[in-house]
Amino acid sequence: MMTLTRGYGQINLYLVAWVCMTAKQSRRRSDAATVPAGYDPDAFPRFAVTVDAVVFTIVDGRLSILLIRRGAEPYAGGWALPGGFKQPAESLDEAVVRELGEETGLAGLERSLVQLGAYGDPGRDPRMNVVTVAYVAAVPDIPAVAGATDAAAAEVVDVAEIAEGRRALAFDHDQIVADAVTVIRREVTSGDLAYGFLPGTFTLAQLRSVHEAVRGERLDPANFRRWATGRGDMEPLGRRRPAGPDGGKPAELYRVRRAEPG
Amino acid sequence: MMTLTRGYGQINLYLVAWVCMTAKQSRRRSDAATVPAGYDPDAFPRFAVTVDAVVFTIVDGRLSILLIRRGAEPYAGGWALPGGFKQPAESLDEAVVRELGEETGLAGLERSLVQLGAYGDPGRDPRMNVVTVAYVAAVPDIPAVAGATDAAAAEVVDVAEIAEGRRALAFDHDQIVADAVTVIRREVTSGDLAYGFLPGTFTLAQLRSVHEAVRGERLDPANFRRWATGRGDMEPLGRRRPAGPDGGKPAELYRVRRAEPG
DNA sequence: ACAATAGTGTCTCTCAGACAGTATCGT
DNA sequence: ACGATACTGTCTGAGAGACACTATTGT
Repeated sequence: MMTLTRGYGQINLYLVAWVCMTAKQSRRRSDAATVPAGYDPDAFPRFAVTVDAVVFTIVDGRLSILLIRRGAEPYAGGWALPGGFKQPAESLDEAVVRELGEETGLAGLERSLVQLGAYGDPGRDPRMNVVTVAYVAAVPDIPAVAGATDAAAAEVVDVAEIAEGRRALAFDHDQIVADAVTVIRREVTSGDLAYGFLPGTFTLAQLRSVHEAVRGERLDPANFRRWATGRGDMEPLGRRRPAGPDGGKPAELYRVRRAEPG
Repeated sequence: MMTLTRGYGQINLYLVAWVCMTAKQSRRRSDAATVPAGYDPDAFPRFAVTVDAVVFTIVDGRLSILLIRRGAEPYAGGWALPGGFKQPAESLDEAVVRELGEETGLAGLERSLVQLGAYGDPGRDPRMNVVTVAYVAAVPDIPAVAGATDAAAAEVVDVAEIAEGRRALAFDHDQIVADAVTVIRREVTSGDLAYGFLPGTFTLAQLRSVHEAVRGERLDPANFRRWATGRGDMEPLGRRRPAGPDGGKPAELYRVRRAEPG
């Protein structure tokens, strides 16, 4: 099986897609919907569908994203977002998780990845008609980014470098990144997306530095403390010292509150 | 196969996932070597891509949307969102404008339609693999909704009727509508999307009634006036009377401020 | 002791909610 | 005159911003 030829792979894929689909359909919607008898799927234009991920993290107080260096044409050797082709038997959400794992080794982002939008301008891919669905996630850090299978290399890059045009991306990925930055700024400012950048337990100073990095401005520690603690979506634990380099009072550790009690 | 037990389904899914993965990897490696010369677009799964529009309006103070009655299988005779297949030579934005015009006669919504998101669960269309991109728009009213070509009929329906399950929609359009309602509530509450529901000139009472319909609560006229006029994105004209049924003081007319002067 | 970081108290300003009051229309 | 609608004034409480102050650590 490991030495499948290409043709056999295709056949298996189609078979498998059909198995998945029928199994899933019988579970999901056994209701309504009859398929017309002599229906011809080729009557409609067909597209490749891809998923791309904009994985944000914070490096040295700067909002950054994970890029891969493309190993194949088009744009071989250029920088691009990690992503790949959706398979018929998987949802969009499943596809982006799988592709991210394959290309970068990142796993466990099922709960973090949220959809940004679809991009389908004609000509955005020189090969053929491709519609891509972009996702956004925030992670505490990107560990050992080398363990990639498909991608020749990967790198974490300051978003300013892309926004200012100092690093060009393949396809329309510049536009996708620009949209993603806009969204993540709004979500962090007004909501709870900031916790994605932090580990399970964190101090208020860490949470504040996330807001400062994403919003690009300094925040008053006292006012931020009142805002953060007043939201009611995190809870304190016991004190601990995060080993400040120059001493200082150890900070209280917090974690996000899991479920809302009645 | 349609009578798979759950256990067998699980096993098949796991097997299939493994087959997908290994087949895909072997395919990709060979692609990397041969891509520039003879590229084969059939190497990737292909999808139909559709666009769907959730067109909101307000009827008798209730948030409502435009539905069409499907004339063809699947779901023939059922209610669905207007939409259709994207063509290769057009963008997603262009596709939804075109389809909306063809199916409902609505035109001039280029500036109003904003993308909601992509929906691509396997099995969401019983015919084949379809990924749809949903759009949202707000319009003052929906005039003479009969002039349709593809659709047998059209109707404007209270969203509560869909949310409460009293009217079932084709495909996964219930989910799309639910997501659209969430988005439009947030956008109207915190922004400028409300103007889409109004004609070129309007009174503060009209703008307030839009907010009341979308948010589902009464608003204090005095406080709403201060909030709306303080935003700086609309400007007053001369007074005029919108012919109140029981008299009353004629209200000032406003219009949205076009471009920001330096 | 000193520096450095964590955390508190307090003042002000803005703004949303509540609500009483005034202005201008139709009949 | 009266009712109805449009608009204004004012009080109050919650919360953000600014900033001085106290508390606890390491060296």
